[in-house]
Amino acid sequence: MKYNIEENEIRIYSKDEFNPEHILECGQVFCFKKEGEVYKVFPESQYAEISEKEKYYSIKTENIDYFINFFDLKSDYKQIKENLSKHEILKKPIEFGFGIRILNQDLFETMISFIISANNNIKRIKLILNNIRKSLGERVCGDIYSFPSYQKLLECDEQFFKDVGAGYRASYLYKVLRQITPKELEEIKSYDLDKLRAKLISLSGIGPKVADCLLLFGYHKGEVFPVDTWIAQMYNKYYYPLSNREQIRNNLIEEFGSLSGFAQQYLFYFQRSSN
DNA sequence: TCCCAGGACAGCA
DNA sequence: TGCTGTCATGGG
Repeated sequence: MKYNIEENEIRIYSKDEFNPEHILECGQVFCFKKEGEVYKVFPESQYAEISEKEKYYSIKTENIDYFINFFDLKSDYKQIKENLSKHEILKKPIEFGFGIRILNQDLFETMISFIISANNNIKRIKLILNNIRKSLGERVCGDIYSFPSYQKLLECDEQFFKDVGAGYRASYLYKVLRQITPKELEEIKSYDLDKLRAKLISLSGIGPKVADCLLLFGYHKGEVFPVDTWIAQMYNKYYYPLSNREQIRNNLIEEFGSLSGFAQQYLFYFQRSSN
């Protein structure tokens, strides 16, 4: 993809392969907000502002390298879309979300975020995460706070997570912090996919769906297919009625192979937006 | 008031 | 192994 590096700025000229609305609003990430026409993105303790210019998208940041990796700018999405467009069911979703890219997000923050996402809606997930940031994080810019360190979260009792609005997920969060560290999340990268997924599912608050989200959005494993209510809804409408989500997952992986995760994002964004 | 949200979990057969 | 009820909470 064509992009140039200026001082504190990445300029992306391939507008057909990068669209901030598609990337951020497709449900893979919660650490952003839109102010006017500007998207502010704040993973971990990083910060970037994205705006549209006549010939390019501008990503202003003090950490260029971080956001080149974060936005997966070195991958070729034109090729991915070409391959996936062969599937009839993906043609409209790809036209609709043409600028989607799958982010490379921090494992620890992604794990916490998607544990909170269980049986929850995106608006409230963002609210809970922002409460955590404001309580324990450090000020990054304006009213934006960094995601807290593992150590700070570890010092919290279960009541803290209830107070920020996590509801019954509070105990999951309290427990998972005692089951695995950010360092260990990095170390298990070397596991093969099945072993890695099993390890994640063994953790508190992480079931098949959350594990797949972490595998896709954190570990960047394209060969998984997170099945949530929206995908299940889509499957029952366009394929045939099937209630077992693990079966839906396996059928879709059989169909889309190593590009399953990408197919999933186009379908999720399309399905959620058309409802 | 009811229903739902990027589900996980325990209890049960 | 596979199914069912339950779990907070805010928004539509």
